[in-house]
Amino acid sequence: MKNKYSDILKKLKLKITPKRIEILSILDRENYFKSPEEIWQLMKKRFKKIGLPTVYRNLEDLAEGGVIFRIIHPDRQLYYYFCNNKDHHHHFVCISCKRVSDVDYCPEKEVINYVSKRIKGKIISHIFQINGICNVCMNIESSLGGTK
Amino acid sequence: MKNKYSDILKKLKLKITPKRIEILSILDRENYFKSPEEIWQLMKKRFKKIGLPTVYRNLEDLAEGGVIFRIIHPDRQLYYYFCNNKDHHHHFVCISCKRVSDVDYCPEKEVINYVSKRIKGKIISHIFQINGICNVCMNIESSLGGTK
DNA sequence: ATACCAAATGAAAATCATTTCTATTTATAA
DNA sequence: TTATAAATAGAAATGATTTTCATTTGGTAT
Repeated sequence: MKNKYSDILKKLKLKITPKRIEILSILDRENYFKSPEEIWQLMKKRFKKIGLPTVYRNLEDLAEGGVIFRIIHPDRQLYYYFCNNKDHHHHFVCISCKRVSDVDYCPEKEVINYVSKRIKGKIISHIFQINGICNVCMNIESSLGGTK
Repeated sequence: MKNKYSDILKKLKLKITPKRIEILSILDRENYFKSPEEIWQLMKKRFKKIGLPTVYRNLEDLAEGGVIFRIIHPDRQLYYYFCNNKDHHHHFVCISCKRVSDVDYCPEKEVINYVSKRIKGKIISHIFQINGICNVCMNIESSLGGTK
């Protein structure tokens, strides 16, 4: 029970390795979504020998375990975001600074009725992500463009 | 004003070419989402010389124009779906047969309040997709597994 | 109908994110 | 401490998508 990240890995039944701790630490440090490549670059500062496949493998395992989330991005690259929130929720993603905020509102309840009545299908999962400009970026924008 | 697809292309200010007509026709024929590769295979039945890049280029342009939609898929490949519905809407995607149904319910209104109050950001766009089993596949399933 | 020009296309090659493979190393349980 | 299954490095493969460039074609003005 060394620290927060060890606990997370233990719960996921993943071996506690320095690389995994570092990945979690990097993603937890700031709420910005990052690509495997970006994470790799940051990892290389601490580990001389670190392969990109290791980053991919671990990101996949951690996402599988629900500790980190995939952000949906038009360029179809993978982006990940660390998440302390264990409850089902969604994300507000700032397209300017890549900051991610949790959104506790979920449209599923409203949609179940629609689908069961009109489509008569069974819902398995849903994807919901809100893209926008966060308040930090809005303030930066307005302070740049304003008449001061 | 030859036909429906010519009109669509005209509105998008895209030249009316046989390849583009065929792409629209293929996607409109059935409400199943298809990959560029799959569409290409179908195109080759009619056009001996048809390049995959042409399919990609046109799918991108047509999606840009809002005539076809990208389906979000875990494998991160591109999938497209033709859409007659001009109003803002979302999709129910059957993970079994790839059939797509329009969902007129949109969670944006409920979410605007949340975002404006708690995140204090500006919503630019949102991604919403419901994955499930459509009624056709449910009936097939139940007829296979049922006691007859 | 014809000529012109920008847009569209084919073909080959490049790109680039992601995955696989295999030998080696490491974390952990006994 | 040792055994062993999991994790890793490094190189190579994969595979979808994009780019480049030479050629063709659709639409418009004549």
